[in-house]
Amino acid sequence: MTNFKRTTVTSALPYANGPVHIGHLAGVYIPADIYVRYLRLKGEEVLFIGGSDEHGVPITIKAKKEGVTPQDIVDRYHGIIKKSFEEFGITFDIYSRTTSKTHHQVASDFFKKLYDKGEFIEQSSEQYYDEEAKQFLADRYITGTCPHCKNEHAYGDQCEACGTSLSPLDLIQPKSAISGNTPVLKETKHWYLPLDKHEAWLRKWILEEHKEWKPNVYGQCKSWLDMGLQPRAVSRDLDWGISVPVAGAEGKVLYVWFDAPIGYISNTKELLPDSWEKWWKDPETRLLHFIGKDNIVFHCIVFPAMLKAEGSYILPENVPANEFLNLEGDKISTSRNWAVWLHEYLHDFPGKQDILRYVLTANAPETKDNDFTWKDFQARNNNELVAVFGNFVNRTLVLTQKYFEGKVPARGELNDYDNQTLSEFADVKREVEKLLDIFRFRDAQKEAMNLARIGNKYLADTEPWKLAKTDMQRVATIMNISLQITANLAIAFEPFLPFSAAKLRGFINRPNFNWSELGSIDLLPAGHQTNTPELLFEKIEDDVIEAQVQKLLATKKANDMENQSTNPIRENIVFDDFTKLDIRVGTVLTCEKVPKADKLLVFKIDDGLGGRTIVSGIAQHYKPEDLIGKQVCFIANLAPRMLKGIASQGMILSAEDADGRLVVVSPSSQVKAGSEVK
RNA sequence: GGCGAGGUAGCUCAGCUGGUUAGAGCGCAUGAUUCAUAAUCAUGAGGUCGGCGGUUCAAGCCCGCCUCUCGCUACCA
Repeated sequence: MTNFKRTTVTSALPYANGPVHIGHLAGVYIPADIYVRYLRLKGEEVLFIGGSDEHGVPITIKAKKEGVTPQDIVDRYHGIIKKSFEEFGITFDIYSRTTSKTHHQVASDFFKKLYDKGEFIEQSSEQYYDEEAKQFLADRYITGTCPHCKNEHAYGDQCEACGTSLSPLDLIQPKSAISGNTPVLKETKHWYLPLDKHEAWLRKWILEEHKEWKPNVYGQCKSWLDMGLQPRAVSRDLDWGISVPVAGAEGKVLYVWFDAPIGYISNTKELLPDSWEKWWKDPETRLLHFIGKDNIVFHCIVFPAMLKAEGSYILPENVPANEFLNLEGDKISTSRNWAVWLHEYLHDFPGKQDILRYVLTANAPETKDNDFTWKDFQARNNNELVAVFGNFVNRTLVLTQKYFEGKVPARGELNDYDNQTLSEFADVKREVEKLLDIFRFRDAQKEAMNLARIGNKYLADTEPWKLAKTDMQRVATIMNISLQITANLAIAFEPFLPFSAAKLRGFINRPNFNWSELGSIDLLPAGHQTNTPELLFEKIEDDVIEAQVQKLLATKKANDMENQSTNPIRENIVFDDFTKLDIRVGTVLTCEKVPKADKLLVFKIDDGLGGRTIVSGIAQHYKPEDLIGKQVCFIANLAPRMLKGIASQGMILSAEDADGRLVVVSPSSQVKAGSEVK
């Protein structure tokens, strides 16, 4: 393994169309911050880069919805996000944004260099164009009827009613979200990064040279590489973003995924205009990307391909991606407001940043998705932070006040039990380091907590309050050791709980420590004056937790109401429109699953005219054998379509329940096969 | 359907290249203790390691099949 001189740590750039929540914190920012604080304490050269990702279509849509400019949107959320991070003690060396001047220049130059080197391919395709607004339409800017569930307000990339992902060309009666007009197809040219050309070295670099990456990261990369990489578009027709710096590219900007990771580089350059390159181009620099699992492919495959294509950059040494955090059993969702927002937490729990840092680390989704519950939050605070850590510190300092006026007493001779205790807590350093070095923050923090457990046990076993009546010399030794353990706690917890560590340093009257001092039993010299302690952590009562749970229940109720609301009736049609539809009743003769498809059933329907084949996407709602012999309604004059190699001649009608369950529509009593529905 | 990651005590998770009675924290029970925010300390109960089959002297760990959860992907007229 290479010996690196310095480390560049990046953390995923949060998208500035909303605030950040506990999922972001647990998955990315807390682990990154712990790691960076740890390296700094060790005196290593490290740079911690963050920033907001401020381009892309969703921001323009949000702006349009609110009648403000995209800049207004990103200014608002960049401010909220930056402040939340600051208050949680995420110690970025710089937290900038992709709308910065520097970034526009850097990203533009980066594109230009790849363009000049011939690293892109150019391709034209037909995209929807709004003739009135004179612009191409992003997928999200096109609405229309979902071909699957008939929701009239489906977007060009996805139907939110049935969750299906779509392409704009799938929509029936597409409409421009800008003008409301029907868009036309028009040819447009874009640049693509030919990932397929990078596949060979990526395969070797990841699959052979980085087997140490976390299983989730390595596995997902392998999955992608095995599927075969495709060229990816790096530009879009949009007016919000970084202009493509090439002649004839008016109205085109860099696709947001291309410009965002370059933001790491730009922000470094903004901070260090003269020396940024050593953090990105020196082979003795170790580059680490902290991200969530949704970003694995970008950071392990796409961004490295960009860096390699550019030619002068180093590649990431590791990408410690976490899985996702759920909230009270459900997926965290911005649009459904199912989240604990950082700015709201700070409002509800002022001064309690470390509690959330502790809980999110203790339960971090390092190997699989995990669940955050308020009950667990309370239990970890009350049973671990208060009862184990805070309590040990408090009893040590209170006893020191009581017996020695707060002055550190001198140690006498150590007995075997003392030595045994000391050797145990000396091990903690090595253990914490070992775990942090392999990004196992959950276990590392647990190990730090172990130090407090050792302290509590030491006090319980030596019982200085009893000896105080007979042997103050011995009490002095015991309290000295307990105080040294307390000082060690201040070091061990510094990366994890920086606010509490600072508070604790105040109690013991030591402004700072180095990591190398961890494990020492001479941190506090005899005669050193400690301060009157306050409580390091406070218990959290049931009613406080109950209030948070109620808040979530209210959200859930609001979401249910939203889901139950019935879609509004569509615009009127004339009778002739109706008669164009030929709806019939048919009897299911056979029904079976379509091989290699999860959702498809293939039917042989008796339509009174010799029978027909229909493929329908209801396999997740019915067993094939339950439908045989049933009568169903189907559209008989829909143009046939090939599905998984089967010609589907029509469409079976189903009703969709609020939860998305599909129920086929049947006549209330048996009729002749082929009967028309009028 | 394909691929990937998971399925270990009531809960949250460890278990290194297969090796004796499978671990931790919380919760629970019992006991000790009172310096401490009724905190602490000790002891104990609790597991057919998702299921079935196989390889092996030996499998939680390797192989095959199945099943459940999460993600990516195909499909949804």
